[in-house]
Amino acid sequence: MELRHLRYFVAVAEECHFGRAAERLHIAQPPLSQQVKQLEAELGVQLLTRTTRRVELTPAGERFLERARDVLTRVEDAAAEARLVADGLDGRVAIGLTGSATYELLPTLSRALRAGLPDVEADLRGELLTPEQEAMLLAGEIDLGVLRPPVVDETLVVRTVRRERLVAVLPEGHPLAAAERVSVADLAGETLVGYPAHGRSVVHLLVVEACRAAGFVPRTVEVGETSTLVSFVAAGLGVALVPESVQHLRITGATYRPLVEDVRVDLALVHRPDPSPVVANVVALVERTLQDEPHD
Amino acid sequence: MELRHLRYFVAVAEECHFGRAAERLHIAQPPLSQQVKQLEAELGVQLLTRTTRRVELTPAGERFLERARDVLTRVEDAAAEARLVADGLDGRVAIGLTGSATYELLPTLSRALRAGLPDVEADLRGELLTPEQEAMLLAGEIDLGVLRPPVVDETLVVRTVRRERLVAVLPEGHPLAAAERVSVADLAGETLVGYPAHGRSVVHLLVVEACRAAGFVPRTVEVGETSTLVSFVAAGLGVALVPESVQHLRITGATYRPLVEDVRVDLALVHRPDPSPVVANVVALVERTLQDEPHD
DNA sequence: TAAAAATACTCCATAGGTATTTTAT
DNA sequence: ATAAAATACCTATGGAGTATTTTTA
Repeated sequence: MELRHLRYFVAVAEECHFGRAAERLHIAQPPLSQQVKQLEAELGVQLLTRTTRRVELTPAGERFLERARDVLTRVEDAAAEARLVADGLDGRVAIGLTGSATYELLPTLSRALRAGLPDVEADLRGELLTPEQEAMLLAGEIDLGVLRPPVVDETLVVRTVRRERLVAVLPEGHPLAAAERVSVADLAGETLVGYPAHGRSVVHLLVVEACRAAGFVPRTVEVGETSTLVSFVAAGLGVALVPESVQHLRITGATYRPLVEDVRVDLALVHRPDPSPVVANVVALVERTLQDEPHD
Repeated sequence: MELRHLRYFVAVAEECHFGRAAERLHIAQPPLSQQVKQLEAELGVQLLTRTTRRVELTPAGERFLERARDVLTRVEDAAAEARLVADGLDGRVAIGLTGSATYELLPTLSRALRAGLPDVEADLRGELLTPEQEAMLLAGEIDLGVLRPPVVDETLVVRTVRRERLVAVLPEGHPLAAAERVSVADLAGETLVGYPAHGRSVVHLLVVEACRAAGFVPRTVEVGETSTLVSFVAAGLGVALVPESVQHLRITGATYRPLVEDVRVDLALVHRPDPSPVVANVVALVERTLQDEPHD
């Protein structure tokens, strides 16, 4: 059986007339009769009752007509879908987000993706550290990482999309919160709330380095998520230095102040080389979105 | 595009090897390469990445593989289904049941149909009078009638399956209920509960005729359904004569007694000539069921 | 260099065309 | 008598085969 048989049968069933159906199919009537007959022979079932005056569907023909139509539309759909996938307009993409950017990026990106690539299913996974994302990219668990460089692996494609300044997070009643700006040196003696150490959080390493440059080694308390970090500060358990985009996360009792020093941290998109069409489209869209997006 | 393209592509995708796939398809390797290439050209999409060492699916190929497999199984299913319909093992049949037989036949027939023709969807419609069923048969609203003859239309096929005796339905406290048997003449003076008149209920006509033969014209109260009829008798609103199969319907306060007279009524199967295969199968099954079934 | 896909070509099976017959109204 | 499907026969497209080349690991 071939799709030709189904197309021909559907045409005859719809026209109830071999001659008109043949015309519609742009073939002559005899080969149409033959093909339909061939189909019936293969099925072992009579689909049509024909006299010279009337062509009618048998009950089996009625049923087969439904199924044949369904198959033909599914074939069309399959072709259209394959084209969409090839053009990167349909598919699934897993995206990792660095902790400090999760609260700004998660809503921004999911909105942008829904608007720009509606048939792409995006799986956004937040609060992932740079080395975690690197491993997941290489393992194929995520297709795109939005993270804080540097990335160790040489094969991955890295593209920096933002450069942010660090800002201080202070409890609202804190004496330093009275000033317009805060100097890193002012934080000597304070407890610093930070991300997990062991060299896994790029932001944490940068903060510790900034303190060392200002002449002190900070006492630190470690938390796993950005929201916990700001909550800890709000609770008066310490102060923190975070990328400015964290300011999108507002928690009562915590306030942000710019630093006197110019301490900067990058945000980069990372993906495997030769990305699939969907991933390429998503990378391009995310890149555009993050560059257009005004971020304080 | 033809099913051949789908079959070939699925084979290559499953083997990841043109040579082995060709072997499986019992064709040579070059035409297989050509057909797959042709498919890709028609879709405008690359489905496979091939080097001489490795054949792999592209994302679009992955998606198209799912769809192609689905289409191929649907084609198989469509063929199998058409054969079932042609053999009368699959389909939908609407069956009308006469009021007096509804309560016995509805459960019996639906059980028999589910056991004997599990893929046939039967629509059992009870409490239909003979002329109603006749009209519905001719209009194609039902395919089989289980009714009380006679049938007026000459073209319909009628086959009598049972001959039942009429029995009396009496309120439990009624004086006549004291006797083993009841004579029709004893009912003179009683109110008779019966089915709608105007010559539409065959059982009703038979009852009135029996009374006339016994020398009286009964006073009647009319109800639409058999369950209502027996309930009316139980409530002491009158007595009734019904086919013996109604005795399957037991309602507190009403009791059945055989008649002294031998008043009989037939039960027949009626369908249009040249029934479709399903209808023919259902008719045969129903006929067997009603003849096997012991009915008091 | 060896395994496998692509290319080049050849052939024949069969889809499709033309002419005619059959059939049912 | 006529419209329409079936049959008979022919043609030619293209699917499949054979031989060979190309490619890459």
